[in-house]
Amino acid sequence: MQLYNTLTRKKETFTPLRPGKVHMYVCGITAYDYCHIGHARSAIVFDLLVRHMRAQGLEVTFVRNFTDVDDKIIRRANEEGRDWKEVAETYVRAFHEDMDRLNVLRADHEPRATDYIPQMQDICTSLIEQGKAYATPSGDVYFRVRAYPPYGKLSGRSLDDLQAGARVAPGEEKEDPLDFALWKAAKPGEPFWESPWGKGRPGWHIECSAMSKPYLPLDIHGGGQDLVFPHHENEIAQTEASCGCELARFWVHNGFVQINAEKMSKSLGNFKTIRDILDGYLPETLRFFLLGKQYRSPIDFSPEAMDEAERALQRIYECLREVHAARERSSWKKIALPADLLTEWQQLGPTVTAALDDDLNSAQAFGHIFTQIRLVNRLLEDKSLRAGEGARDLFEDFLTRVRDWNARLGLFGQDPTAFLTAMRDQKARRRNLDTAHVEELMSRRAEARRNKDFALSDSLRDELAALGVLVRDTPQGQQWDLA
RNA sequence: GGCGGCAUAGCCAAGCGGUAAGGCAGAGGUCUGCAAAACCUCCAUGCUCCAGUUCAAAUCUGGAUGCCGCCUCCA
Repeated sequence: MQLYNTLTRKKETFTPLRPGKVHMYVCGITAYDYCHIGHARSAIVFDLLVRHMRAQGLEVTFVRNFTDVDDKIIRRANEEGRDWKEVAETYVRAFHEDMDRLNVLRADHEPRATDYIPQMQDICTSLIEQGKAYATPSGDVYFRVRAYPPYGKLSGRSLDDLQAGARVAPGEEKEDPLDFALWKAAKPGEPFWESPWGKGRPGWHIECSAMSKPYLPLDIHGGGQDLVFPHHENEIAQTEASCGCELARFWVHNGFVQINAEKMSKSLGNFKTIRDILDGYLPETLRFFLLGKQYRSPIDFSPEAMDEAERALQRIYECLREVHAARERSSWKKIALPADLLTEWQQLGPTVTAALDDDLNSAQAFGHIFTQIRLVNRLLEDKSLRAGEGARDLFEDFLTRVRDWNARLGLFGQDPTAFLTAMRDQKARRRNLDTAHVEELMSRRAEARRNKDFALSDSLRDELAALGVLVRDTPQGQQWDLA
């Protein structure tokens, strides 16, 4: 498998450090608010990576942490007059709810920063002993960036570049503006832990160094692109300076979700929470949308783009529904498939996995999936071939492939009929459509059709069309959907 | 200012030196009482622009223009 490594700025062949086993650590959330769809993308991208590697037969140990003590959590707690632990707990739970809905697998280990305070202090102590960190009179501990020469290797910055932009905030006791906090002395009213440097709490970066330590060396360390600097750069410095080993072989970073071609973020105030989106769309639609572009590129979110993703996903599930229906046939004729069709089908077999093997190119994988959907639809359309044993075997093979796609992509795993009904109802809710009224018109139309009163039937269909409802007549009766 | 990324049809999006996947939208056809869905056909002699390397360039090199990100908490 090829994977882009931020450290080397190129795609490299991924080989686990321990044969057959992968240790992967991804920076999780700071639990102070509901997750937005940027968090969703990051989670889904790394979920795809875990699923794909497991489907390839690798044994993956996946670690995703929670930052449960932090300035923002404390601020939020103060604003709401709640305990900071309660705030963190609320949003950790919300994270799990959102991720479960998006079919993101739980990590094997979900460490929380506050459970690793002693380990963080150990790293600080070790760094101080080695002269790579120092405590200040007020009880802060800073990392001495100049004592770690490779600093900047991940983000491609030189110390001199950084020096130009660095600054010291008032009250900080840094030796050098580049130095960053490992441990912060507690301010009045803040949560604190006892330490060799007085009452205090951990800096953000040291948390990940402590929580990833049991799994070193990591095969893969992941996170959003914005974490490259300073978070991951600092994490590398702390871990590698203290233990002398490599923190991670591969660094993988996902691109942003954008709104109108701009980064979506708390600070810009243009973010949409996962919950906002799932009010209007099925979770699988959001997942499908977010995987519609290669993970390193920015992806632009808009309701129009979601509608488009919804239609495309519907096309796949409709094909699945028809295949399930076709399999109900009780007897199959001895008709083989034409050789060229079979050859085309076989050639398409490995394409989806191959696309994912190439730096998780899910967009290309979707292309290959749609090509196979069209081939299956073509077969479903052929009245003689579809009754044959050749078609039967291909349908079975198709469903096997769909199960494999589901294992890797976390998509297309639901019962097609139930899914399509849920999608239709979701669309109806989005438009505040009175479904009872629709059903009533539908039953009147069914009655008219039984009486071969096509004029009435058509006028009822026009009435439904005015509501945005499309009626489809099938051998199984009428079906309706929204335009 | 420093570092990095992106620019492909009406829209979204693959493409990683061998002659432009796929989706959405659109046009024509098959099917249908008429539709819808599905299927078939069509829809970029060209990939922001200008030079260059090569038998061959959307793909490599140099330059220009435009957009975005990081450099501060941020997925």
